[in-house]
Amino acid sequence: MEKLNLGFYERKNVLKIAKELLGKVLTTNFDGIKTSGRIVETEAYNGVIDRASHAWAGRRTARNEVMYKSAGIAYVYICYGMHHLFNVVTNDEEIPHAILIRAVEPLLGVDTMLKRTGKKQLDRTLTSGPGNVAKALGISVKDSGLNLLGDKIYIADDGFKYSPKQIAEGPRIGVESAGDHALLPYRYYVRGNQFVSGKRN
DNA sequence: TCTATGATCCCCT
DNA sequence: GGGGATCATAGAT
Repeated sequence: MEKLNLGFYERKNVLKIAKELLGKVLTTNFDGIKTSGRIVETEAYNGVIDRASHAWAGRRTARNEVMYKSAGIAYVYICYGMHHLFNVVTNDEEIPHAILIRAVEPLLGVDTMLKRTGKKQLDRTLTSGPGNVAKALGISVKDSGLNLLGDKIYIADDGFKYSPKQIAEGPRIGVESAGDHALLPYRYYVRGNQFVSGKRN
């Protein structure tokens, strides 16, 4: 199990990184309790030219400031007033690229995840959809800005790989108001995986 | 199985 | 004042 290094996140092509994150293991380590899941769905947000991004046209607020920081840190924000969404910041400082982790397949600490989400048993809803991922892994806005090379939140490669055939791409979810940018195939997911959000894989 | 709706907060107009 | 990178639930089909 090898933590992804800074070089992985610093690359310029956010689409490529988003695709490569599929199959990697996202782990959180809060209060000595580890929970982790294999990433099965991501979405890329391509900086100031991406109308669906918070940083579109160079928008800069207290909320999205973290996107402009250097690569390899967490960007967490609250959506619809109640859901915490976890993103990975990529590219150089001042280039606000980010990748939203939309779904993982639970690995370690399922008991803890069930406790955090108030669910009774493991089913696809535990870590399907970005709000559920953050909740199950215990990630919240107070973790925004955390370094992913540290020990609290990190992404690692355990040698597992999806074959190219298993990986699909399509339009992002929930960004219909982004005009023609809503149609860009910036969403990547594992074909047929039950934890992938949306009606059909 | 599908669609409508409420919860509830930050940011832009 | 309105809308969103959402989710769970209720009620209709």
